[in-house]
Formats: sequence, C-alpha cells, structure tokens
Amino acid sequence: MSDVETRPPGRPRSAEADEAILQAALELMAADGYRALTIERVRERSGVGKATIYRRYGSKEELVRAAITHLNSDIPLPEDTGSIQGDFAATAQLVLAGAAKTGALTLMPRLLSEVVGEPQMHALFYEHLVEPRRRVVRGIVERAKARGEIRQDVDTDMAIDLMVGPFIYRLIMAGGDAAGIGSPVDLLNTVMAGLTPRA
Amino acid sequence: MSDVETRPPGRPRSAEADEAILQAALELMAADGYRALTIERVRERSGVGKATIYRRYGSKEELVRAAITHLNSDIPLPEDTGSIQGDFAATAQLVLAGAAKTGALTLMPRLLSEVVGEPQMHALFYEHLVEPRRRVVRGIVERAKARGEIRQDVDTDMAIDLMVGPFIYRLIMAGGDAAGIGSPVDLLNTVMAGLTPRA
DNA sequence: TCGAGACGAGACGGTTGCGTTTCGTATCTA
DNA sequence: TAGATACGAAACGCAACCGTCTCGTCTCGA
Repeated sequence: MSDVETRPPGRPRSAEADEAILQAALELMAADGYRALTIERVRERSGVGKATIYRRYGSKEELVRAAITHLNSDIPLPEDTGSIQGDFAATAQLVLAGAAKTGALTLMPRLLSEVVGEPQMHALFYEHLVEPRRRVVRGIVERAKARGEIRQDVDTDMAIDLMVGPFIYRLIMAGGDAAGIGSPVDLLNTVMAGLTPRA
Repeated sequence: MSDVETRPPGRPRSAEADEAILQAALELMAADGYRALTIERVRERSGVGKATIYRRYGSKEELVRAAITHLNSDIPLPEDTGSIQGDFAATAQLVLAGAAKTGALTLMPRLLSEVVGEPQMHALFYEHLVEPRRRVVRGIVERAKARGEIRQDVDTDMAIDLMVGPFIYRLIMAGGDAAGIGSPVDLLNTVMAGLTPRA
C-alpha cells in the first residue's frame, strides 16, 4: 500500500535546508520586519545556496507564507485557575516569556501594520498570528461567562478587544519594550470593573 | 529695528520648495509607511531637484523629523457636549473624518510599529503624533471625572489606555480599513460599564 | 556504475536608491 | 552690473538586492 509512493529520481531535497530557510526567515522578520526581509539575507543567514531557496519558493511572498504557516503556534488554553484574573495572568505570563525569546509579541502588530494595503499578506498574518492567540482569550472569556464573572449580554469579541486592545496599544507605544507596559492584571481589573462609579 | 536682520547674499531659499518637500514626504509616508520612504520618491513627487532636498536635510531621518514636526496638528479639545459619550463621539468623528482625507489615523500606529527598535524615531512619532491626541482624550476624561461619570480613583492614563487601546487595536487588525471597526460609542459604553455583572 | 536531481558557491546583468557633482538659469545684495 | 547662492535637471560611481545560470560535488534509484 504505502509502497505506492514512488520516489522521484535523483537526490531528494534536504530537510535541513528546509528548516534552515524557514528559521532564518522567521528570525529576520522578528528582528527587522517584513519589508526588510530579503532573499539575499535569508540565504546569508541560513547558509544555503540561493538556488536552493528559489527551488522551493518563487518569491518572497511564498517564502513568508510558508514561514508563518510553519510557525505552528499551538498555544494551549491554560488550565482553569478558577478566576479570569488567574487565567489571564497565566496566559500573559506565558506569552510575555515566550516573546522575550523570539520577539513574537511585537511581531504581531508590527507585521500587520507593515502590510496595510496588502490584503493577502494581511489575511495571512491575521490567520496565523492573531487568530490563534485570540482563540485562547476567547476560551478564557467563555469560562468567565460560565462562572458569572462576565455579564452574559456582553459580546464575546468585544470583551476580547477590551482585554487585549490596551495591552497591544501599550506595547506599541512603549516601543516594543515589554518591561514598561505595566501590570496586565491591573489593566484587566479596571476593564472588569468599568470606569463608572458603582452604585 | 527690524532692519537688523541682515539677509545673507545670493538667492534665498524657496518657500514653495520647502512646502512641496514636506508635503510630499508626509503623503508618501501616509501611503506606504516610513520604511518605504525614499529621497528619490520625495524628489519625484515634489518636483524639486535632489540637491534642493539635500541642501535642507542631510538624511531621510532629518527630513522625516521636519515633516512630522511641520505636521502641527493642533487638535482642539471639543466643546463640552455634557457627557463623555458625546465628547468622545465628537472627537472620534473629527479624527475619522480628517483621517479619511490624509490617512493620518492609520499613520499613528503604523509609523510607531515600524520604528520599534529605533528609539529616536519612536520618540519623535510619539511626541508629535500620539501625545497631541492623547492630550485631547485626557481633557475628555478629566471633564468626565468632574461630572462624576468616571470614578475618581481610576488612574487617568489607564482610563485613556482603555478607551483608546481597543480602538487602535481594531484599526490595526482591520488592515487600516476605518469602515470595519465598529462603533466607537459601543466600545466606550462597554468600557464604562465594565464586564462584571452590576449588582 | 550511471543518470537525475539537489547541494553550496558564486558570477551575471538589471534595477533601485544612495549621496555628490556639474550643468545653465534665476534671484537676491551691494 | 557683479558676485553669491538657490533653482531644476541630470549624470556620476557605489551599494544592495533581484532572479537566472553555471560550476563541481553529493546522494539517491535503477
């Protein structure tokens, strides 16, 4: 059965080269953004020949598509800590820790901003960078609703915007310095309580 | 008295060229962002000679600095409408209307995102694009506090982050399409009320 | 062992933007 | 009127990157 896979003749493509190319592309995008990414620099960083890249991807766009898709961030929904504050803090902690290493946190708003006016790239980044993270927050919000911590009549997507928006906003305004954005939990608590006086 | 201004010899610099250069730089940045801005394209769009640009600005950074500074957006604090919803809606309306023309709305988060990792440019954009607009929102928040619409113990800057953050976040995620970001007032009302059930 | 195809290295011509310089012309002061 | 400086236009050499192509080497199946 599985013998049906007839291998094409000649030397097979190198899995090491595959990995090196995608890894280099991701690192360079995290460091300098999408516009600054060039095939030449990917070649330099990955150590492969230029033809090896062009054999796989016909353009920068194809390469970026593969790299972002390859970045299969299966971000797990954190364990139920019993409160939205706990869940949110756990996720924020996880995201911030991972981001310090890869710069993936600033990657999201930066890349999206860079491709304003390029709908296909924007859709790609949204699908593979934004949506997976939003899905996690959606899970947290739904648990909070089930607990009664969040009103049932609040739209879930709006709740996500309110929780995440100020976070991203501060990150951009702070120049990508994750240290100076204050406490996520303080932010959340104020969002929860609202701005108006409680009767 | 005023005759003391001894004019230097030779032909004076052209005010028309000054204006054309800065205007072209701003339009190009609004259209394609900071990284995509080149002296060559500024020359082409402004119709001046290249030397005329270099006589004034020694580098792209100097030119951008002058252009952003020249963009002296004295955004007025709107009239007191009697409620924070009214004030906020009026400002949002004003900003969105002006942005449709110049693209200045997306300009702010886009430019800031692009220069993450370039502290001097980031500081420049923050000072001339973000701060003036934040100042307006601060005025609105302070009026709301005086009216009793917002709790006294809420930090003013945090209130601004909560009101503006989701707005900017949606703008980036929508790909700069100002149409698809929903109602600013809906957003504000939910921020005001908070997410938790009211007793 | 032989042909096919991938490999790293790098040369190639073409394009874009850089920053400088040189035109001939225009506009100021003295 | 003469000297100084700015003007638009365009050419210069330089650098980066593009996408293609040609080496000589290697790793597979037949």
